[in-house]
Amino acid sequence: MTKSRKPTPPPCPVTYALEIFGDRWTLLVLKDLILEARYRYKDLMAANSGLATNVLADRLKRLEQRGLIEKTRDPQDGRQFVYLPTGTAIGLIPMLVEMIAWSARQGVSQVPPEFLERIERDRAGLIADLTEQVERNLEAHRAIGG
Amino acid sequence: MTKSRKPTPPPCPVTYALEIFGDRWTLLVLKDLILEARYRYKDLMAANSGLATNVLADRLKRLEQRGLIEKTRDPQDGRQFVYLPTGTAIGLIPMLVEMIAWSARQGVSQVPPEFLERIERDRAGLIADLTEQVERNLEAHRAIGG
DNA sequence: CTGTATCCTTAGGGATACTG
DNA sequence: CAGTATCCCTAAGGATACAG
Repeated sequence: MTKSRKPTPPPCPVTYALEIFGDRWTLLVLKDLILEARYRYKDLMAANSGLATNVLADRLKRLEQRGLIEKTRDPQDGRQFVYLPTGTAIGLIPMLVEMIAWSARQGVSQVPPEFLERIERDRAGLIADLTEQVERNLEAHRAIGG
Repeated sequence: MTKSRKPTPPPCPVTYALEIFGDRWTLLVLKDLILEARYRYKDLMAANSGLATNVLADRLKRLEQRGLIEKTRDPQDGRQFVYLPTGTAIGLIPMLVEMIAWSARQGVSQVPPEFLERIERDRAGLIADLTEQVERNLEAHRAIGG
């Protein structure tokens, strides 16, 4: 045998989180699923230049196993699928928002100025609004015929 | 030529953040530096089982180049160094707190119950307290003779 | 369109020996 | 103690062809 990997369950919450989305693509996909309402395979592919088909398929599978997304039929087109974030994934909104805010403070453009302004002034409200928005998006995509 | 890598500067704030700490170790090191007040090489090594010396050295170098930490003489022992988080790094506290809170909500033990309770009830206060605590730790380590 | 299946390359990182 | 320097190896991931 090759020197068995330590299967020690992660005691550290940061380690735990990194095990789920601490790679090159997973968090980007989650961001698309949660904040950009990209629920379809092709949309996720189109949004992430450089992402390979096998990698996306793998990440979606893992996220489903971990309970962060649900794979269901597209009500608008029964031949397609939609990947919808679960409550667990939606719970990542505060962390994503803080990450985006930090990058914005470092000078990353592409962040709407009103976003940064709002988060400094009314973070709780912003997060509440975003969460509500996501819920509405999901509702629309669950409704048959949309 | 091998098909030149796109040097496109990252327009996405999540991508930007991941470029800095989107690997297996950097965020763990940052957590130690920021929340655990581990400022010395040996402490960082001891805290992260499996971390190799060359990898830690590399991460510290990158973080210094990126302006997230400052390498200075240890005032308590002029032969040693201390790596102190800068304001930029301290600005990651909200994100780290949200990440930890999310993991705790997923059932990760090792998170003090009062932490989770506090963040739900008084997030702003918790973050303010943590930030203040960090500032005090840094002050103590900057003072000569400590 | 939504994946699977391969193949192949590379960067990340583990182990270890060694230096100031 | 605080790194540097190697060596090596594996897992992650890019490219592409193909299948349901």
